[in-house]
Amino acid sequence: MLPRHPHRTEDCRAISEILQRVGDKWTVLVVGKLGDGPLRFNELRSAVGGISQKMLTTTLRGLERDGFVTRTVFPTIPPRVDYELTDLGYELLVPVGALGEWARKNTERVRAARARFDGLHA
Amino acid sequence: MLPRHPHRTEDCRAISEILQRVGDKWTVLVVGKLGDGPLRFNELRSAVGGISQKMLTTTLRGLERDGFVTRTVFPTIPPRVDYELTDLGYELLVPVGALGEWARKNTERVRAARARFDGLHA
DNA sequence: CCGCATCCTCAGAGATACTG
DNA sequence: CAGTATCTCTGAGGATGCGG
Repeated sequence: MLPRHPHRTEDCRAISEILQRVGDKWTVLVVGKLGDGPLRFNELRSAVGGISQKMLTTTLRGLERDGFVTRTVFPTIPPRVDYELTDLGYELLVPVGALGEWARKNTERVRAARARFDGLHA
Repeated sequence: MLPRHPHRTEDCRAISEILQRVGDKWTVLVVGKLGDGPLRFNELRSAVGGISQKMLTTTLRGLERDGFVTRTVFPTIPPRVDYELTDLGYELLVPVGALGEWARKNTERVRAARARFDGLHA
């Protein structure tokens, strides 16, 4: 509740960067699903729901690049590709989960604030 | 490290929503600055640095709408407008700060993962 | 001083079709 | 099955000028 330490600009930039990284449309959804265990491409696709093939690929590539997921190809026919969270990915899930928990608890307060604001500025 | 409880899709959606809300380019920067106390428009502008007038206005309106900041107008000449975090805003700072802390600690691991990935896929 | 209105640009997101 | 390739479209973000 109180300003513990002055928020340094560079720290805020780092926060902002990671938040934008996980703040895109699909990342947390994908990471959340993978939090329950490894999944194949299309399993993940239908688990998330509503995501296009392209966006899932893009999202997974980004997560792989940043070291949050591993991509394992089984050279079978038909091909099989498993995606799994790395340790880093699981660790990320902790603070993200905390924020999610906060979100769940406070949805109503935000909704009420919005209704009030929109009412005043109608 | 282990899947404690199955991640429900609707929960993930809520997480995703709030993350996108605070995951835009300026929100956390602005909220971070306001975390040290109330600021006037242009104080905030120069404190954040690099933000355009339009984006600061847009960001502040959004935060006001969602109940994270209050906007106080002093009917003086020239006008003076103070922005301050609400209780909800301060509470948001907690999980966001936690994520930020995680970001600060793990920047190097992400950077290394990226370098490795980019090296392999050169 | 504060911030709205307007115009412009460009990256992100989706739809669709095709390949190993 | 698991992608890549291409196209389109929306909207976030920035620059500039005016108004209370």
